[in-house]
Amino acid sequence: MLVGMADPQEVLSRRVQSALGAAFGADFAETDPVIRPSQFADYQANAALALAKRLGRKPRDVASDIVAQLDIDDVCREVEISGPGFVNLTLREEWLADRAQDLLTDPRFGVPTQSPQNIPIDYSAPNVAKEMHVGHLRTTVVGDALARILEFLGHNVIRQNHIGDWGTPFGMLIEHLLDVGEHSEDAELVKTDPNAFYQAAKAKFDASAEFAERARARVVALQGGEPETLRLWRELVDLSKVYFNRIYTKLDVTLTDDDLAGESGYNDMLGAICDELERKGVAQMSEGALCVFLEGFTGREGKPVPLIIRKSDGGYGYGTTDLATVKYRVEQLKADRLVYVIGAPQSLHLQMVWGAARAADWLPDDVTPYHVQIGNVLGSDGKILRTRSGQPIRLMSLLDEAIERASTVVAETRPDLDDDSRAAIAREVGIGAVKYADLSVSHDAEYTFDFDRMLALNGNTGPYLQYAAARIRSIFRRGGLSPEEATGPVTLGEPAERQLALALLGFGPTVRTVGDTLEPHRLCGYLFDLAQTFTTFYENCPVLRAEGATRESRLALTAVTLRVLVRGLELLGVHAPERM
RNA sequence: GCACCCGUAGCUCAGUGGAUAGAGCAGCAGACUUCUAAUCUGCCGGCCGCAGGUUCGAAUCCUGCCGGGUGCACCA
Repeated sequence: MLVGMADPQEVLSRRVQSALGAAFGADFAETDPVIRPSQFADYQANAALALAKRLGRKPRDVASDIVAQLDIDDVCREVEISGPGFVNLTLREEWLADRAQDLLTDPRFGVPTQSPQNIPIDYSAPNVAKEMHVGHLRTTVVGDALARILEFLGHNVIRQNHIGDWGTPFGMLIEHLLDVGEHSEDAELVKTDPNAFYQAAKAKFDASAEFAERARARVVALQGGEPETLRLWRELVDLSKVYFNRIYTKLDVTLTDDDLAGESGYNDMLGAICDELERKGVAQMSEGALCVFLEGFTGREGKPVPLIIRKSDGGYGYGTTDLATVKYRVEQLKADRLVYVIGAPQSLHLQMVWGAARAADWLPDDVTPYHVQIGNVLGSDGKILRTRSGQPIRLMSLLDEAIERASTVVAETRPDLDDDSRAAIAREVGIGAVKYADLSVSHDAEYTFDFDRMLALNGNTGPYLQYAAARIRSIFRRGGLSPEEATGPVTLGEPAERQLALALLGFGPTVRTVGDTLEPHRLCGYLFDLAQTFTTFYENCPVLRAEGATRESRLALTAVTLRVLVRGLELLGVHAPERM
């Protein structure tokens, strides 16, 4: 199947474009025909209004010239000039049915395969021996969805989990590990309740001068590569990996240990990075620190803001490490696009890192870095989400609460199922709800965390979409056949059938757009719309009780809808249960 | 002071420079001998923060204000 064949907007674009060339000459053959969804037809071409000025003619006359040259009878059953010069296009039912039929056998559901790019995606990035918070949750969920989507579009996605596994806190953490004993219960806390471990270390650091002194000495030993210290450091990292993986497993994200690309991995590059920046004249000493000053970055009172790449004590900060990620991902990973899924507050920092990388010639013009800005997650009070006592919320307990709430609902609605089945549904619905809530609002806006809303069965929620899929599966179960056995042919009679077919064709273009814009919430919006369109179909068009060709057609439409819903949710990292 | 994000229905949020700005929730009125009624239908609800500008056309692009959030020299 040709790429784009299933996308009406693209087909109409080509046809109208040909008409533009035929009507107004070769100069106009490249003009954007401005095909948009229409409330008065399926689509409308708005090119005439824009061209009228350029041609010095009335828009309606331009429109009628376009229509006169339009060879589109096989695709549209109605072409009408309307209003000031819109060309309304109504698709033929036969054409729509054929496209829907194509989807039935298309393993990609109309999603194009793009020419592959190498795309490192930086996301999740929790810290060793620290609790992940809701901010990490969001970058993890959004980053993972983007990774899945870009992969499905044919790209070579390289997941980069830039964990915080280096820095001065490790002196304190290692000393605390020694104090409590390496295989003690306290040490095991890193796997289950890392903040308890961290807070204990911090409390000692603040309270005991002796301990603080040991911690500082330990940092020096760590940086010096002293073998026993490195071993202890690795021990902490390994314990943390257990914690990360517990979260990732519960969340059902694709990250594995193979994707770990922590700060420590860049240590060997940092010295050379500073040297090269200094040699190239990009960096200079200021107040004892090696800094990059860039045009246009000023802080308070108009003072230039530096990107500090070597602190006055000789140590390196995250600016240096982040620069190293750019260099590494461009040179070693051969990145075509750089994607950083990181909190919105880091915007200025990343701009400076990229500016410095460009100045050092480490970031070629044809490699574009993207900051997928992740907005803060707020509580119902409009402030950063915390527990009532002011503590950051433990991610694991938050996920467990979502599952718990889901299981309460499942217990009420599905008493007929056994406990294991109900528990499995509750897990998928609870986790799906949390993930979908993170994904369904634009990633750069803050969003208000609300269990009741995200678990609601109405509205743009995970459970609503899961339910739509479950209900479709139920149709096939009841009918005693599998979705694969529905082979059509598709014929479109009822308006609800027609609307459903049209909606299904939108999947491919939507996924492509999400890959381009890195905005997963658009896919959520599409799936929600599809689910609503299906529901209208479900209400108006009996499937199993229909007969003959109508039944076959409706089964086929239902099967395609199921596949698109399931695949769409999968691209978001949300699993659709068999029943719920 | 500089930078980024936000401002759209009572609430939470969508909205590709195109015609009369949408959805969910809440509110009101309805629908179940039915393939899963946890799903549906209808109604109500808007100076799209304000003011200019660009344009045939602006919620959308530009400029300036107002209001809210966040970040801005050695934590990462």
